[in-house]
Amino acid sequence: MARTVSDVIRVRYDTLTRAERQLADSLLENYPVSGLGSITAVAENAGVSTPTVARMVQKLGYKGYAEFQSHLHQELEATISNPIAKHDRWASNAPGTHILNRFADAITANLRDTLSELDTATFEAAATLLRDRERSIYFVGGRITGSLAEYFFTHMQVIRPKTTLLSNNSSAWPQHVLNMRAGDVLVIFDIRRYEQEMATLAEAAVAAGVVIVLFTDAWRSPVAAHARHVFEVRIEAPSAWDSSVVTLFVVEALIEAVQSATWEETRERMSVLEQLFERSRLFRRPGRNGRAG
Amino acid sequence: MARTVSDVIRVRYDTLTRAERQLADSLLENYPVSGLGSITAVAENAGVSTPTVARMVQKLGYKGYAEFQSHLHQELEATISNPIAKHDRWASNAPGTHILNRFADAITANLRDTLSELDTATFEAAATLLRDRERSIYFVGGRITGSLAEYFFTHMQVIRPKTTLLSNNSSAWPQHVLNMRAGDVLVIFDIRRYEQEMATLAEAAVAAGVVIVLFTDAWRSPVAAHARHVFEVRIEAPSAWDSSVVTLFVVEALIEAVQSATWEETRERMSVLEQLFERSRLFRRPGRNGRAG
DNA sequence: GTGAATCTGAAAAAATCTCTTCACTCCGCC
DNA sequence: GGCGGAGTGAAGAGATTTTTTCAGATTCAC
Repeated sequence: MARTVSDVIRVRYDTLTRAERQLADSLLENYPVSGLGSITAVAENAGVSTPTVARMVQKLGYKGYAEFQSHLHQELEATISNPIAKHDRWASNAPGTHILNRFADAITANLRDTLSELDTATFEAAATLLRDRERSIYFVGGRITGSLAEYFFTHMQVIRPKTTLLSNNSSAWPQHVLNMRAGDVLVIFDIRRYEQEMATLAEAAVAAGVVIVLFTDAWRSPVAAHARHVFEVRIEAPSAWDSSVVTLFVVEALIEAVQSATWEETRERMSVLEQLFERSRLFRRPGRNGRAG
Repeated sequence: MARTVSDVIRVRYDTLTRAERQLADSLLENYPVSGLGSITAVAENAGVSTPTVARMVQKLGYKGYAEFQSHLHQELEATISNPIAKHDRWASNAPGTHILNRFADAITANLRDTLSELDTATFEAAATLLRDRERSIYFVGGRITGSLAEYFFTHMQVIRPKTTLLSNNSSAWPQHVLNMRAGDVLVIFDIRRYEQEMATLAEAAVAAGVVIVLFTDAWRSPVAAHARHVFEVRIEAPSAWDSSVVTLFVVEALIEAVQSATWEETRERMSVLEQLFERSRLFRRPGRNGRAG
């Protein structure tokens, strides 16, 4: 059963006429803000007449334009209201609000800013590199970001062979570089404060023909000079520490992009891994639910 | 300089009259959706007359109600529009959309749902436990969530003494339990699929008088039975894997809650740590910027 | 090519909204 | 107590919006 206005529009899209589709497209184009103005403004914006708007909303099952718009308002409310902030919006934007609210606001803004600056071509290119089973993939992070590198590695290790996690102790890096071949991929996490050794590592790797994918912040790590693909992530938080939430977001999206494109091959790996888990108590024993956690 | 409508209202709040404040409160109560209807609806909703609304918006510097509302629309647009989705909203909610969009939608929903169900008392209680320097804090996670435990640990280690990260190899856990004292805190990450050993560990720890703080998902780990404080986090993502983004969000908020409440003590630790970094190449050498990354 | 059905927008009618006027109330001050 | 100023909402004028009507345009079938 269709619930949101946009759902209703999509479900009934086939039954719409030319001018109505034009209107529907306009509404969905910048949904739901585009439907917030007067019927006149909406009509003008879509390049149709006001009767067309009035007719369509009734055709969609609303009693009139007012009811249609009221539905949009309710949707907006459900979408934007921060549930904790809700019961005390007044205080919520003032200083001294609950940390969770301030964090939620900051992270939402970070996500938005990051996505708006993120080039989908970069994303696709990185995903393509990571799903290429001919290449070995190396992961490395700093003191804080090491956990992110590990998280990424843990997933990729299940999905594909030839994955290696570099410890975040730089003394062990040279041996790894020795093993790297041209075409291999080195995924580096380098958020301020940037670590000198990281740039050195990158330089050495590039000299060996390795392709570098870098996760950094808006101030850009010096590694960027050596990287082929750079993910610039927003990390500001109302905290003494930077936030890795959005970085993790991009990592997870990449994991899924790699996974879904190579599902056939991955499935086999996962089922073998599953059996190993089941068989041996030396490995972690899985619970009953259906996913890897 | 005030920018958003809500800022303007707050800045001028002192200059408002009784009925106007009543209106302002109503507007901020469910900002900005409450300001989306007609001037009549807004007035009715706030329990004031329409002239009061008309007067106030002019007093706030808008030419009329129309201009006032148009500002709200612009704010809403900036707030809700997913920048990538924006240029192709139509496709954005349909299956087959870019992974980044689908992830962004899912994570936003997860964050909202998690926050709405999260008890701030639980949050405060957990933060209070973690900032108590008399207690030792232990962190443990599973195969995937181990990285989150490590991330949490890495920060807490800087902030306070007596923090320990348990490896995610369960064979090493018994020795750790041996060291735990009554009142110590064990932070457990257990997301589906739940690991049997985790519940065993929790049970043993509780028997030793340890307080357990648990991060789990909506299906609740069996550890929940032993935990004093449970964070139930949404993990659904349009992926074969679960999302840890919101879990990390809560962790970061907790870190800040602990950090800010004990800043005086933490500062000293951080500056000592800083000197250690500077002094020895055996440790990671920091970059030039002002934060720990 | 003709006719019927459908679609569309101009225009007018009806409804609603925005804004202004104005009288009343409230409160402090003399 | 009465005066003056500020605040408030009822009422209505004017503007705008929403809805309906209707005639021309378009499409499709035959």
